[in-house]
Amino acid sequence: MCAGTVPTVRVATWNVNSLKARMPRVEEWLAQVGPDVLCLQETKSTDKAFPAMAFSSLGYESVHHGEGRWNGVAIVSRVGIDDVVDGFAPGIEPDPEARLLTATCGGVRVATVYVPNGRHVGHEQWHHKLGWMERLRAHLDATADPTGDALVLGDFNVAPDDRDVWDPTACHGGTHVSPEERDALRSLCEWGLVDVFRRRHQEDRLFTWWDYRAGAFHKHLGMRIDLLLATAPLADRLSWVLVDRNARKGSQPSDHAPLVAEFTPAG
DNA sequence: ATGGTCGCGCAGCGA
Repeated sequence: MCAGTVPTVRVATWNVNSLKARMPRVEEWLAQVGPDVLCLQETKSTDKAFPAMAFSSLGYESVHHGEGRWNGVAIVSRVGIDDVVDGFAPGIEPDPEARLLTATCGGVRVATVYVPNGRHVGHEQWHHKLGWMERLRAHLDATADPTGDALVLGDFNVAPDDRDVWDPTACHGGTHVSPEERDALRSLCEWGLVDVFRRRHQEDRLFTWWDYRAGAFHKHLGMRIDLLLATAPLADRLSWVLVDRNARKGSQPSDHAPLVAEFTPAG
């Protein structure tokens, strides 16, 4: 490595649907894949119960923003964790739920997000979801720089376009696909973010989430709702990005698969 | 996907 350069960075995001239930799979996966930074959503853990020592024994620092039964987000990193912000930045209406955590890892500003589900189109929670994404953009204004290296990654609970669902007709009228949710995601990206998976892979039906019910995974009935959004300078240095479908297989999987990407050094 | 399963926590709700 030349002096002054930053090493290649491998990052991942994974909605684990309870870290307590998933820790054996997460530890196995970390050892196999060796990401530099892993963002987690739906840890469903308290800060006290979060298994920081287990991550430490694998060579990773970690930071967790949790509430207990629901939600909960974490950043696990072996390239440092600095300038941590729990939830929205000061000045933005706070979120009582633990859905956002921001830190700097290896020179990259990283925000792990778990966007509210929305329940049903038109539901109070659906309006809350739209407002939450507006607040996320304000949060990025306050905590990150679109001209620098930054990542916003996690479970957005929005399928960006019709290629991202198993059947647009079947999904029509539901959450995750409504024009309002897709517009909210576009508006967020207009801050200065690129959906790097979609930039690299244009095929339809490349999913990150499959319902536990009805054998949806084996029938290829899913959605692409976990996204890795990068600022333009970082997106231009993408080496590869993939969904690790193997992690959705086997015993006691999450209903989401990890999304993994590698970026080359700046300069 | 008309439901179907998980996780939490101990009933039934949220996803």
